[in-house]
Formats: sequence, structure tokens, C-alpha cells
Amino acid sequence: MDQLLALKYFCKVAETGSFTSAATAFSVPPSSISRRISDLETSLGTHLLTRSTRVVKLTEIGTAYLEQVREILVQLELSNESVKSYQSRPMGQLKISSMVSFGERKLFPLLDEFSTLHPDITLDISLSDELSSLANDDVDVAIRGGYAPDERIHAIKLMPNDFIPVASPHYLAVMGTPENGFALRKHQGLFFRTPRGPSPWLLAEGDQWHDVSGNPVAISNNANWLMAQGVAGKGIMMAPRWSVETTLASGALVALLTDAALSVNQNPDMGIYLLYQKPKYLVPKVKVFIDFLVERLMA
Amino acid sequence: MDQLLALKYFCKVAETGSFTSAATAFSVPPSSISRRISDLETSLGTHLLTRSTRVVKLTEIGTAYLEQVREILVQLELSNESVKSYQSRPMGQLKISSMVSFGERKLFPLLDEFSTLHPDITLDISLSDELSSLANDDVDVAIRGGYAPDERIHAIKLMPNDFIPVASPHYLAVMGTPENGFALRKHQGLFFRTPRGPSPWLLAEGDQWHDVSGNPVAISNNANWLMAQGVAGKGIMMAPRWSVETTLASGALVALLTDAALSVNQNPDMGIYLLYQKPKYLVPKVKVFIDFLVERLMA
DNA sequence: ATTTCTTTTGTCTAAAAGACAATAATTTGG
DNA sequence: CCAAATTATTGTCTTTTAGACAAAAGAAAT
Repeated sequence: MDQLLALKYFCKVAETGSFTSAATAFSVPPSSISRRISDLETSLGTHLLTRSTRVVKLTEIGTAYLEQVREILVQLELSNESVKSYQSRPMGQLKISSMVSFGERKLFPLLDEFSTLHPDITLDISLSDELSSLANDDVDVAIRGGYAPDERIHAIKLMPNDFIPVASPHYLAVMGTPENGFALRKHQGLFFRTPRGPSPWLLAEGDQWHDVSGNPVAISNNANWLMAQGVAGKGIMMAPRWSVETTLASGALVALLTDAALSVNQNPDMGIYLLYQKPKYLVPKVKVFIDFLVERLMA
Repeated sequence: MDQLLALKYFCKVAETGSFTSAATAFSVPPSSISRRISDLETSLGTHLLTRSTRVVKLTEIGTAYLEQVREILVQLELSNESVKSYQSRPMGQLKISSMVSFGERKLFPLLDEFSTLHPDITLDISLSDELSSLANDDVDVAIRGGYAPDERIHAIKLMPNDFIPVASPHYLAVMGTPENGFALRKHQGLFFRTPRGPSPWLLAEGDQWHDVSGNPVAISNNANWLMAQGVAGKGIMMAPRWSVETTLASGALVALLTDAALSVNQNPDMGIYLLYQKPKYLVPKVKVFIDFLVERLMA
């Protein structure tokens, strides 16, 4: 028995005082109302209504039951509505996972504006360079460098993630400027350590990849410190172009060998990817964030 | 769609973290759970659960919805239960557990009348001297000698359960009548064996208890046989007063030392207790039985 | 890489609700 | 007081929906 349906019928009958009018309200035949309520009474082992052909009245226990059932139905309807409104209005917690340096340099400056646009969204940002699976880490969207991942995860390439060697003018003045990719091997190197180990310097020549890593003078997984070392003239650093834009503009660092096919891994399609699960029902909070990021970072 | 059913499934899945275990809990195939919850999600336009083949987790909105739905289901269940307990007619199976001899002597003579009064109640009587817990043995009411038991169980003291020594006139003529409690030690004894062993004869003197058990000539857990032995003049028997009323009246047995503080254990508040669980709404079948017994046995 | 466990999907069967006509019963109006 | 009218109930059929069972698909674990 569909008890919920029976309860709705029961409430309507109590309200209107008639099986027939309840039936018309639900656009079903009166017999359906009669049967459902009869079922309900059987399952409860009690009469809820005393019916004569002309008058329907609540029994004593029916009155008490009605009062409670009404409240329950209202609560349920409220809960259902709240779920539906969650679907239509961006709200709730939005869990974002991002690479550390990208988060600090690119994401953070945008978040204030996003929060102003969507005050009902609580941001939950976690920065990490570990590769995490969206499902396990309970993350709504993730931003990762690399290449497009597996199926079922939707990936939007926000921007290229090409690496260029940079160094401070002072370092270059002392150590000289490398003329070509292979010359990097003779230089001091500042290396970023990924979870898979320090990133080498790679040079593409035809189909061949050559490791042109310099002499390591500093290794870190913290891009800020590494860049400070670079600015201080400790060595050459292979940095994502987006991470050094301001530093290059200020003159604190200089880009080297911008024509050479240098990289830190052998995949040609490096990029910064926005990743999210693509469910049947895309949650509004996720959708507005994706739209927001795409608009600001891909333009 | 039977939304109520879907909600119950949803709660169980959330509780167990698995469609399969929820399915076994409801004795339906897992596919039913899957379909009902899928229906529910469709009607709400939202995913409530994120499922991978191995892990089922609540979504953010699923968590909120679950909390509200749980409350609603509890409320509905309470309302249904309250109606059922209001049930005007006492009916159904009434499971009664009683001590053997009390059942035979006191309870059985009353049951015919009770059945006539309440023909829709099917009596299910089990007699045993084992102490059984109401919850485990699935018993509606229990009658036990002893003292008031633990909380949550309601206990009504039906009558005192004081023990007196009795013997046949013939035995007393041959062996003599004991003049005081300590004299019992020189007599032949008929002992009732409880689940905890034969009951001794105890004499209270100030704060002190003395074992004044006689020489055991017969031990049994069957009160009928033991009393037959007593009537036959085999010895003295420590019997509950209520169990020997008719025998004393007929003269087949004689009460001894009625002034002495004799007992079979050291608890002063011995009594016959009617025990029943005290639910929020006392079901009528239990209520009418309790009322009936109280009226007939406590008057 | 294979096995294992779990969810989902497809298809059929069973159960339950709806439709509609007919019946029974009581209030209302004459 | 009787007949008409309205209303709930009952019977039978159709439609819808949930359950059963097998098979497929997908991850996690070893």
C-alpha cells in the first residue's frame, strides 16, 4: 500500500468532509479514495472516519491522527521543496581542490568576487599537489596540471601549462646566458618537486627527448620559496608561464630560450585542467563556479 | 511512485552505506533499492547518493535531506503506533509467562473467564520457573516470585509470597511438632528445587539468618509431587502460603510456626509480581489482562 | 592483471492503484 | 411518509508500479 498517498487522501477527505470532493481534487474516482482510506484503516486496525452516505466525520482517534499526519505531510513537502530549491539556486558548500601554486596565484585573486556574486556558497578550498581522485576526496571541482584524465570526469582546459626557464638578471650577469637548450646542463638549477619526484628539464629535438637538467642547487615543492631563490640569483628555474608573468613584467626574472621546445615532461598537451564529475543533475553551485572560472581564465 | 517506500530505502542505504545490505534488510533484491532511489532522485531532480561500485556516499543535499526524512519517518511511525495502541478492541496473541505452580494453582482457574470476556485474544501461556527476560522471550506479561526487578519493566505486586512450614497431621503425630525454628533441623525436609538449587529453610533472628533446613528426604522442582509427599507424611515442606490455602483448609496439611520469621531467602520483600514492559502506548490486550489479574488477585 | 563484490539494466511476473458501472444507503424535499 | 437525489461502497477490468531474477558493467582489492 502506498501509505503516503492514502494519507494525502485522508487529509483531503477530512478537509472537505467528502470522499467525492476529495476524489475530484485528486482527479481520481471516488472509489479510489474509498479503497485507499479503507486500506489505511485496515493497516492501522482502527476506523479513522465514520461515514454515512451523506456525512463523513472523523473519529476521536482519527482527529488525533489527522493532526499529526498533517504536520508530517507539511514537513515532507518542505523537505522536498528545499531539495528542489537547492537544485535551482547556487548554494551550499563548494569544495575546490587545486594545485598549490595555481591556487595561490590564479585562483585566490578571483575568489572574493565569486563569493560576492554567490553569497550562499561557502567555499572550501584545499591546495595540494597530490593527484586526488574526485570521488574519493569528496571534491566538487579540481584544478590540475597535466593532461586530460579518464572518462566520466569532465575536463576543461583552462590555459596552457608550458614551462620556460627563468633566472634573475644578476645570475645571468655572473653565470652567463645559455645560448641553447643543451647549455642548460652547465647551469645551476632550481627544481620543483612533484609527488613523483623532482621535475627534470627536458628538451625536445625531433622525436627525441633530452634531459638537460642543470646542477641542482635547490629542490622544493614550494613554488614561492623556489621563486625567491631564483630572484636571489641562485639558479635557473623551469616555471609555468602563468606563474611568472608578473615577475617577468617587473624585471626580477628574465625568460630564457623562449624558442626552445623545453618542458618538464614528455606529454605535448600540457595544460591546466578544470575537472569535475558530470552527473545527470549538475548541481548549480558547481555550474556557476565552472562558468565563472572559464570566463575569467580562458578569455 | 511509493515515495514513503523510497524514503525508507534511502534511509537504510544511508545507514548501512550499501544498496545490497539495505536490500537484504528489506528482503528485496538490490535492483528494487536501486530503482526506488533512482525514482526518488528523479522526482527531486537531484542526486542524493554518489555511488561507485564499492562505496555509497551521501551528497551534500542528500545529507540534509536524510536528516529531515529520518525525523519524518520517526514521527509517522509514532503516529501509526499511537493509533494502533488506541485500537478499541483488545485482540491478538497475548503471551504470558508464569511460574509453574502459580500458573497451575492461581492463573489457570481465571483464564476461562478471561477468554470469555475477550474472545479476540488468543492466550499463549508458558509455565516455567526459569527466570526469563521479557524482551528476549517475546512475552507480553510475566508472573514471577521474588522482588521487584530492573527499571523499564513495570512490576505490580499481586500478593505476598511468604513461606510457611507445613506438614501432615500424621507426620506431626509420629515425629512431634517443632516448638521453634531451630527445632526444624531435627525434622525430615521436602525441598523445592529452584533453577538456583534447592531452597533452604532460613530463620531470621535479629539481623542474623540461620539455616534451619531439615534432613532432605525429597527434592523436586514439581510442587504437586512435593505436596503429595507432604500430605503422605514424608516430612515438612516450606510452601508459599497461597499454594497451600486449600490444603490447609481441608486439614490435609497443618501450618507450623506461623509466628516465626521463616523464609527461603534473605529478601524481606518477597512477593508475586506481575511484570510487563511499559511502552509509550500500552496495548489494550495487555492492559485488559493486567486489569483483570489485579482485580481478581489483589482483592 | 585477475578476482570479487556491488550497482545497474533488461525482462518478466505479481501486486496495487485507477476507471467505470452498478449497488446500497441515507438525507432531503415534496 | 415516500420518493428522489446524492454519496459511499462493491465488482470487474485495465493500467501502472513494484518485485524477481538473470546478466552486465564498474571499481576496489589482492
